[in-house]
This record gives sequence, structure tokens and C-alpha cells, in this order.
Amino acid sequence: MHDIKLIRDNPDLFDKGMARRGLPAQATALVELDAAYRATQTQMQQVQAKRNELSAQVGLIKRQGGDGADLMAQVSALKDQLGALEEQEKQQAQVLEDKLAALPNILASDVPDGKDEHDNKELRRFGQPPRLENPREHFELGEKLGQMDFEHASRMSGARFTILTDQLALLERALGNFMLDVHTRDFGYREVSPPLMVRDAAMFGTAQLPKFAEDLFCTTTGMWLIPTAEVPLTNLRMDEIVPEKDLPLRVTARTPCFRSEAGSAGKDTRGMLRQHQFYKVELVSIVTPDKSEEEHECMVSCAESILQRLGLAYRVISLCTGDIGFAAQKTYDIEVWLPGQNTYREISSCSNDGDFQARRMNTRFRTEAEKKPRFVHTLNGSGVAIGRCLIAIMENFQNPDGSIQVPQVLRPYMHGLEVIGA
RNA sequence: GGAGAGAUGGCAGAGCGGUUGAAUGCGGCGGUCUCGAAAACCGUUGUGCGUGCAAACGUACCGGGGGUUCGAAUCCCCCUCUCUCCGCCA
Repeated sequence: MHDIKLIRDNPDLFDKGMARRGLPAQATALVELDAAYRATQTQMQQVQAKRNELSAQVGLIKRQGGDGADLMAQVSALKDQLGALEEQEKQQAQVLEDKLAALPNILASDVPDGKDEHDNKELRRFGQPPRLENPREHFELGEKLGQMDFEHASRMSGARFTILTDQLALLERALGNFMLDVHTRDFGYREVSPPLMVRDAAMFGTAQLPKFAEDLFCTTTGMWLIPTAEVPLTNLRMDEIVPEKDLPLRVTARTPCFRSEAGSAGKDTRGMLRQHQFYKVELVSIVTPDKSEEEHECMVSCAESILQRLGLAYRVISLCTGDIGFAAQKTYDIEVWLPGQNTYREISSCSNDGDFQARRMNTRFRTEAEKKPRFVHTLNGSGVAIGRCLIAIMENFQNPDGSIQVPQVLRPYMHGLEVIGA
């Protein structure tokens, strides 16, 4: 959500910002809407002041035993006018709000220009992709192990579901536990077990709504299934003024994520790369504005640390203007090497949203020095996607016989198991 | 699911349809007193929006939304949430 005052003061900057998103200039139209709205508001308030004044006089007169009939008639006469103004004011505010809510965040100046994912900029690489002869994809390995079952999953649930069993199910659980331990013990994130279903207001706060409803699942009772723990974690302090001493607030959660994948028919149909449901460990930071850029770098490094400890090769890229999400000012993706696909694939996405979500959620903080509360900045990142991490481990650490080497750091989480399918 | 009670400022807790943006207490902040502190006393202490260079003024907000009224925290309706009892239940 944008601050109309900022647009009013810097219409050209705003239009330049929208242009980087490929959107037409609209500051002029917005400012006009806003001016009309405020004019209505002033007019309405003048009528209200008149009404309040006259009504107060009626009160005085009545207490002194008069009847005040003529004054009452005067106020009555104001009513039609006031009603119409109130209606108009509400409507204009709504139109303005709807328009503002539909516009994406302004991008940070160092976001590379580009039109799609091909123009993303690689920042760094870590690790060497393993040399494997005829590496197999995870679903081949999983099915051969008899621990990854797509057939029965689709029979009961349809496409884009997977059943993991035995050691692979354990591996999934181990991965989540490992990641949570790293983030809580080494990086100071607080562990949270949040709701997996939320209301409209929360989805609006993190900007899934109103634009992206088709990506979500909705219950018959109107609850939304979370597409990422970013939603409940970021909304933890919605509608609140947080004391500055409580910031930064760093939280993490392992949750299932539910996505309709409405726009991705035919993409990644084999295997469990793209599912309607998957586990992910999420990182969220709520910080003061001056700290968000620093926090962003820190958050990526926390996610990177997971892959480093697992011994997985990856690269970090900065998403270009054409590929970056609606709410983000800047996004780093981490892509892990998948030998089976002979390419890097996204396993984490870390975004600095600035105050964009904070405005929608109405989450502010107050400093000791300043009286006026200000909006916080919010950041979110995968730390990391568990399903895709499981794939990466299977493909990177596969043996010629189809068994899979368990990374050292996971063995304590897997009862000492060294090889899956040995 | 059935029956009932409730939602007021940072917290606790008053509030007859008319100087109530809201008593009182606690907490916070500033001050007096003190060598310092405590205590006591005095003052101050919500948010949004609009007009204005500013001071200030106006307006809205007592869970949310409608309504009645000249006038609503107060009356009516709907919704949400919380609590109690009963039933069911991991």
C-alpha cells in the first residue's frame, strides 16, 4: 500500500517507480482523486461542525425549559446534505484505497532492470556441483526406493501431491527440525507455530489479497489456507504499535504451504518440485526502517547457511524488475543445484518489503524520542523450502545404485542413518 | 451445536441520550521538595484525518458495520471476538 501523501509530494518519482514495474503513469489521476476526496471531507466536516453546534444549543435551551423547535428544524434540514456528503466521502475514500491497494511496491534503486527471469542478476555462487554420471531425477530415485509414491497420492488427491514414506518421510521431518534448530539456536529467530488458516484481513496485510486470490485455497467458511508462513508470521503484530525495544522481531516457523498453482498448468508436472502442498521453514523479520536493508542481507545469509551446512551448491541472484513480486522492494533468490535437471532451481526467496505490508497491516512502532508512531519494515525469506531441499539432497547425494548419502549434519536427526536405501 | 454474560484510553474500572474524548485508580512523562532517593504534592499523558508556514482550529473514533434522534459510549439491528454452563470432540 502506498502513502498518498508521498505521491502527492513526489508524483514524478512515483510514476518513475511504476514505470520500472511496467505500469503507466498514474500519479496525476491519484492526486486528483485524493484532492476531490479531501475537498468532500472538508465540506462534510463543516456541515458536521454546524450540526454539532446547533445541537449543543438545543441541549442548552431544553435544559432551560425551552423547546428549541426551530433549531431542531434547522439541523433536520442539514441532514440530507450531510448524508449525501458522508456517502460521497466514504465512496471516494474507498475508490482511492482500492486503487492504491492494487499497485505494487516501488522497487529499490539497485534492482536490476529486465523483463523476466532471464534478466535476473547472479550475485555469487557457493560450492561445486557434484560430478555424477547419468544423474537421476529425484522422482526416479524416490520411486526406485519405494518411498515416494505419486500414484496413490493422485488417486486420493489428484495431481501435484506426493506420499513420502519411511526414510524419505523421516528425511523431510529431519530437514525441518534441522533448519529450525539452526535459525533459533544460531541466528536468534523465535520459533512460532502459527495458524495455517487466516482471514481476509491477514491476506490483505501481506498483499496476497485482493489481487492474487486465484493462487489461494479458500475453505467453505471463508478462511484462506496459507500459501506460506510469511502470512501468519508477518501479521503477528497487525493493528499494533510495537515498542521499539521489541524490535527487531525475528520469527521462524515450519508450516505446510498450500498453493493452487493456478497459472502453472503444465509446468514441472513430474515429481514433487511443484506441489499444491509442501513444507517450508520461513523467516520473518519486523524491523525499524533504518535496519531493513542490513536485515535483508542477514536473512539471505541465514538461508544460505542451511545449504552450506548441508553441502549443497547454490547461487544467489537478485531478481530483476520484471520478475520481482508485488509486495517486494528487492528480492534475492537462492537457487540450488539439481543434478537431475542439470540446472539451478529456486529453493529460497528473500524479500525486503519496506513499509508496504506494514501500511496494509497497520503495524507501527514508537520510539522513546518521537511521539508519532511510524510504520515498521517487514522482511520474509524461505529458510528454506523443505520439499525442494529434499529433492536437492536426493539428487546431489545419490549413489550409482540409487541409494542416497545422508549429509553429516542431518544424521543426528535421523537416528544416525548414513545412507537412505542402503 | 444449545443457554447465558460481556467488549470503554497503556492497564484496571465508572459512565442519567445533551459542556463526556470520556470520572476514578494504577502506570508513564515533566516539575516542586531532597545531598540523592522514596513518599507527598502539582501538572501532563490516545489515534486517524482535514485546514494552516505555524500556533491552533475542526472532525471522527468507547470491538466492527448499519439504524433511531435536533443530539448516541449510552437506545435498536447485524457481525466479530472473549468468558461461563451444557453437549460433542483430538
